[in-house]
Amino acid sequence: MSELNSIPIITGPTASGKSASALELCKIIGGELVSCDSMQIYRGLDIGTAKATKEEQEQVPHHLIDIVEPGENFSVRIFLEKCFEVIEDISSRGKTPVLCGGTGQYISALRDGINYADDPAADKFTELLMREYEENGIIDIYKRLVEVDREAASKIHPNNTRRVIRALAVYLATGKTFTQRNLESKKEGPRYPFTTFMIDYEDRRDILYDRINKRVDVMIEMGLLKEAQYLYSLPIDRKSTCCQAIGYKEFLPYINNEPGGSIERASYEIKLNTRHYAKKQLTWFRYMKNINLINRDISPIEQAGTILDMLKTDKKSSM
RNA sequence: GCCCAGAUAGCUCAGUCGGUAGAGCAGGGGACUGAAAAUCCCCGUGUCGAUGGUUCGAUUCCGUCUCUGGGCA
Repeated sequence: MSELNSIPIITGPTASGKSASALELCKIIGGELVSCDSMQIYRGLDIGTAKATKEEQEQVPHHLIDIVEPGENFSVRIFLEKCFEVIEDISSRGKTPVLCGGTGQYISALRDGINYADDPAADKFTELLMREYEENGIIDIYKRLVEVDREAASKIHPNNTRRVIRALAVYLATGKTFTQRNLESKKEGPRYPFTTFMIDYEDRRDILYDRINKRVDVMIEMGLLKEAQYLYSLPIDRKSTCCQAIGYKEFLPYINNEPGGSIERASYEIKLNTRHYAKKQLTWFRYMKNINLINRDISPIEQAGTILDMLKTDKKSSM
């Protein structure tokens, strides 16, 4: 961790300029960038995920991007495991890791210090319950969850079938309730002291939305369609995570020559979905608390300077 | 110029057999412990185009006007 008391996490909604500040911060302190992004992990998805360019990657080492093939499974557990490995590696070389990304679940797991145990058995039960749900609906499964774990059931809406199934699957696989497990998983606390920063757009969402719209236009100019065509030419399950990435699925009607499918339509939908995504991210960040806001109107270099000052003066972590 | 159809929420429209109105989308808020760019929950007052008339009461019925489509000349 070199001379800093804590590891910086630079987050914020998509298109807020967090990567640029993180890059500048790395240049100033000789840091290395660790991506906390659930989509930049996929090789070949570059433009649509706003991945750092080759030039940027030459200026500063980037970690946790391009680490899996499209179609491969990934999870927050794997992310944490790899993230900790990378942090250890960077630190051991006397450099400072700078975490940067917008995946709320990943950032939250890091800050809350959630320890995900390895239990492959839960996957089998998840699959079983999934099949049961498809045949008979969720009501029965939900009732069973109410019986074994009233607290979890009261927090999960029955319509949120994914979570209902997961909660019950954990119980069936481990014999411990979802509630109990979640409690235990937090016992150890965060692995490192983190301090979180976010480029502030909270009061001017219109400006953020404008940036998003413009960035999508640029992505399309850069050849986003080709990337989408590549992704959908791969022999992978269309339900796999990478196929959910915004900027790709919206081209499908056009690629498949469906009525109404057009590049204009795809562009409109990518912008819309990205704006929705940014809104959901902002909900995550409000939920997290203890985030230091960074002025959006100054240059990335100045933002990096501000972050560095705060890291040096503020000895508290944002746990 | 004539005929027809519209004019209602930011947009697309529904509706009120006359008692001041509601869906979808957009927008906003929220949840989040193994797919998370996912999944899920909550939030609807607006001169019902303008103006006269009928009526206890008109956004609704009738007249006139304005605008927008479409058709005929």
